[in-house]
Amino acid sequence: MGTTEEKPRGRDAGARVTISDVAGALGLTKSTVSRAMNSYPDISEATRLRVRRMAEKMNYHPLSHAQAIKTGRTRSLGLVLQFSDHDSHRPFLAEFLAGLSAGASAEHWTLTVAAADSDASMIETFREMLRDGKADGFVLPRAMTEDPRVKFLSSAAVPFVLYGRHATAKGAAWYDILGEQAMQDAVAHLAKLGHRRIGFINGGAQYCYAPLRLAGFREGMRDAGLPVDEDLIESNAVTLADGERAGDRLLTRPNPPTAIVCAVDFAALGVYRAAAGRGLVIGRDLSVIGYDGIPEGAYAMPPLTTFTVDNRAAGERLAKLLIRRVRGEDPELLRETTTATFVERGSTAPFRGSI
Amino acid sequence: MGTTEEKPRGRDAGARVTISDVAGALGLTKSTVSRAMNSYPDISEATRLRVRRMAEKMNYHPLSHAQAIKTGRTRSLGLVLQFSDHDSHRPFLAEFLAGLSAGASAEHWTLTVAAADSDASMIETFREMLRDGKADGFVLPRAMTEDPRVKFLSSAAVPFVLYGRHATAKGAAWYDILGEQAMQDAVAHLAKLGHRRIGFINGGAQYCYAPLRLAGFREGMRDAGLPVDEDLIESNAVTLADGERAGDRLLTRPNPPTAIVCAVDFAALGVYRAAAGRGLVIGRDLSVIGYDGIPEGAYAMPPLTTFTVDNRAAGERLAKLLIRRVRGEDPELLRETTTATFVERGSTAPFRGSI
DNA sequence: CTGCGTTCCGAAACCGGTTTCCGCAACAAA
DNA sequence: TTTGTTGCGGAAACCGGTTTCGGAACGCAG
Repeated sequence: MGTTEEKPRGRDAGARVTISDVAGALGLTKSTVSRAMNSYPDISEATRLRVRRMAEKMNYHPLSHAQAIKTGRTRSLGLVLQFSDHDSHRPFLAEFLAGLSAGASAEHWTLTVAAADSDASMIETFREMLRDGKADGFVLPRAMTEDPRVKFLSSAAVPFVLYGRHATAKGAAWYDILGEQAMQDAVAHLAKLGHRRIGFINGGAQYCYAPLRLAGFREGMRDAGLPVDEDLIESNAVTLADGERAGDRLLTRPNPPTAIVCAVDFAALGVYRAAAGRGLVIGRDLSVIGYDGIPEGAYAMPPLTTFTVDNRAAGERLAKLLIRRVRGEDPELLRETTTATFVERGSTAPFRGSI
Repeated sequence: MGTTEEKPRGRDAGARVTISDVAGALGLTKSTVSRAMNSYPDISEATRLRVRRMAEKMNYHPLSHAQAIKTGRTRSLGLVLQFSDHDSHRPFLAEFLAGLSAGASAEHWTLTVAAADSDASMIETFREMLRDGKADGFVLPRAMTEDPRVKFLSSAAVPFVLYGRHATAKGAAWYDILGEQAMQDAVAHLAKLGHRRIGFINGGAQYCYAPLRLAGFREGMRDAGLPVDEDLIESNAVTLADGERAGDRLLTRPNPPTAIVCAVDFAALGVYRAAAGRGLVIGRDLSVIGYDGIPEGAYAMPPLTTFTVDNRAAGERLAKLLIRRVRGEDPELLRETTTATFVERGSTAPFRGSI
């Protein structure tokens, strides 16, 4: 007790170790420690190592918001969810978030999420997050061909990465799954099973993936030497109800398809209902292949043959790409793709004759 | 351009307006502006208003990370998701996040999310987020009776709010849905339809809601003057597969139930499969009531009668409660409940005789 | 031995806020 | 008039970092 008074250190017991503590322990100034930690060239290799080691030993971690006040950067990724979006992305959200968070925290970044209920409020949300320094860049799920987010962020020179390829955005970094290849493979698989009349139900027309997947379908038909009947192509089906309607239309054609490729699993499950309504048994009278790998597909009767997408990996890669983008790398070089994984379950079977 | 050189203001065009700008515009010092903005008592009402108005006019928003360096608080809510959790919470996630984000941004707070894949790494994640000042408090979804998160955060004196009531956590704030009342109402509804042998399939035993919902079921049976057959009570069913197994067990009893109340929608959908496997038609031979309001329930055949929970509202309330908690309010006073909403669909029907 | 260029680090300003301390002016009481 | 109070706002330190600037120490050529 006596006269020695402890400097109060806030409520938490673990007195935070600051850059000055590290500097003091080494007999250096905090400016030297700062430059050593940030690999400035005017710090010798020897002291750089000495500082790094001491920082490690003392468990020193710079406060990102203390750095931000000078640098303007927070080491934080922004994600703005479109709340009014259709249901179909929701099951992915948990895994996608887990991936983003994992990719971010591996580099000691964090993930800040916000929700908006319209395009306008989404832009406003971007603006606020930027003004308040809450995010250094943004992850944009579900790239759209006319994407107001891309427009705004590009013109504001704010770093972003797209989940999905964008044809016209020049300086855009992205990560994407080769959905067109999956569609192509789906057709090939069905053709090998003997199907010749194959329908296609595409997803949301506003998304970048839609034209790609349709092209993949056509490519697959061409490869298999099958003619494309334009009457067997539906589009804009992202929900179960959409899929049911589209399936109904296809199955009431004069010469209905014996197999249907769907760009979205939910639509495929809608086709299940359309088939059930007409007394057709999926996996016997009608083959269906989906895309996405939603959990409901595995539980459906019969289990849905589909292409699964690793959304966790996508999130992780997107986080890392965005971090590199924020650090100034050329966006054109920050582009990655991967493939979906074919999972054969019970909704596909050899051709047994026309319906 | 001559000698007048613009002070570079970072990459963004909109030069940030700082507290000094506001002070300068009013002929005050920044300390006065700061105290005026924060309602210090030693600033006169007149200047307080003058400052507030000028801040508004100049569109001044203090940088939370600049404040944080002195105050230690970031105005940010933390949410750590348990990645390895069973699927059942995923469909809620989007709405829950939207609610949290809405509640947070209404007070100019933000939401920082991280993911962990085990209890240990979750605690470690808390620790890191606190050390780095990434969150001032946490939202804990799915309260458990033995909750390591509660233990850790309580002992570290970190503010948190639970989604779900916790019996033993003394200083805990929470928000919860009265699931027990829903269960009670479910029984009452079935009893009114003439059912006398009613089974119950409970959810995850580790969660706080499980004993409550069971008690609600018993209460409902007592109200209806029905005896509880302990053989018709199953527990720990949170997934579709769990529900199917539990349903199988119930339906193979010597004297099976004609109606089943499920604490979790997924389990109810599992009962659908158990029934289908035995040739029973839900909504005719067997009545089922679920709880949660998952979208799949509405699409099931027949559509599931259930209690829907407004997860968006829950998130919004939780965010506001946590903010008040961080500001120092008594946690015992920060407790709210609401009720689930009964939605009668096709899975319930009058009693027609034993199975 | 001087002069010069490097290498490397310390000193100090700075970022945008908060908070403590202090003093001035006005007013009331003596 | 003098002496306290009280109300109110300025001055300056501070938070934990980053960055600019300058100079000491050293090596090397002349």
